[in-house]
Amino acid sequence: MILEKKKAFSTFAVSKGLRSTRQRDIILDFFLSTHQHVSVEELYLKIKATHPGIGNATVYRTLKLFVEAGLAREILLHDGQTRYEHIMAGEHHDHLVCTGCNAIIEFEDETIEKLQNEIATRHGFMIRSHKLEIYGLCVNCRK
Amino acid sequence: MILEKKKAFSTFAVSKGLRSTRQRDIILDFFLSTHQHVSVEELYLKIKATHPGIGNATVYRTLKLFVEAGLAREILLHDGQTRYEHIMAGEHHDHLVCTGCNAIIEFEDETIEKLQNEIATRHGFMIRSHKLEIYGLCVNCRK
DNA sequence: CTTGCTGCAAACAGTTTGCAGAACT
DNA sequence: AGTTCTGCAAACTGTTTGCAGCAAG
Repeated sequence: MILEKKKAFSTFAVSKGLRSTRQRDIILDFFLSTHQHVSVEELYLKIKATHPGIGNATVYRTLKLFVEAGLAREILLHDGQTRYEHIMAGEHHDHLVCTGCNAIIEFEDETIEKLQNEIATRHGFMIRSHKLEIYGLCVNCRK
Repeated sequence: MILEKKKAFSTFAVSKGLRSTRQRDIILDFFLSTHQHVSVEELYLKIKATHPGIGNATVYRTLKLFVEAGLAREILLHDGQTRYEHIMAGEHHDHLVCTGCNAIIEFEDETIEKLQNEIATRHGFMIRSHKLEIYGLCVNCRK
């Protein structure tokens, strides 16, 4: 699965005439090995620990490439940082965000997806993507 | 309905020991008279046109009060600005966001809300709020 | 008179950009 | 060699904060 993504990016890079560089490889490796919802800063710091030479601008630039390449998606939670999540082929998951401990639980619901399509159709809208976030308290934080 | 909101804010202000100031009145008036999804900057500029003395910091501060008071809700779209929308008593609407012309169409779907509650319950999660945004192209932009 | 509120400007945080040198092809 | 990519630092953008003066209670 990680290999698939690497291949996907490489294909994208070739088709766009982009070069394959050490930095992009490293950033892709780290991105693929992180948990969901990394912020750029988080990823940058993690990388910097073992690869001090890398600049944060490169991480910003490269993550945008991943989005273009269809490997990642930008998500905005309420913490002032842009986060990126992995895109798994075809599927889309939504989030339960705990405002107590910032935990993020993922879920998927086919019926909701279906309803969204209906709504979009009703408004003559062509869906490209969507985002559903539910805020509240998780089991542990409810007490 | 505008009166209700003014009353609601005034009640909130009293209960919190906040003062009633000319600026807060003005900002509330302008906020109530705007379309949905104003950004702070937009609101600030609109106010400044007729009330040049007002600083943007005050607008920022005041909008946060409105959120606390339950009159407004912060929403994050993908344009790098924090926007605020009106909260109508009880109801919650979601958004179809057109990536072509930035139009925002609102909708409401009870079934989706219900499903969200089920999902939350299944995860032991207590919902406080949620946000659903569907991105795509509106009728006009599909062409 | 006391305390909170405001406007201003400076400070901040996250992100983007210009540029000279390094690295890919 | 030619061109893209990188790292650095400076620039930007949206937002927050410190503070002296102003105004509400």
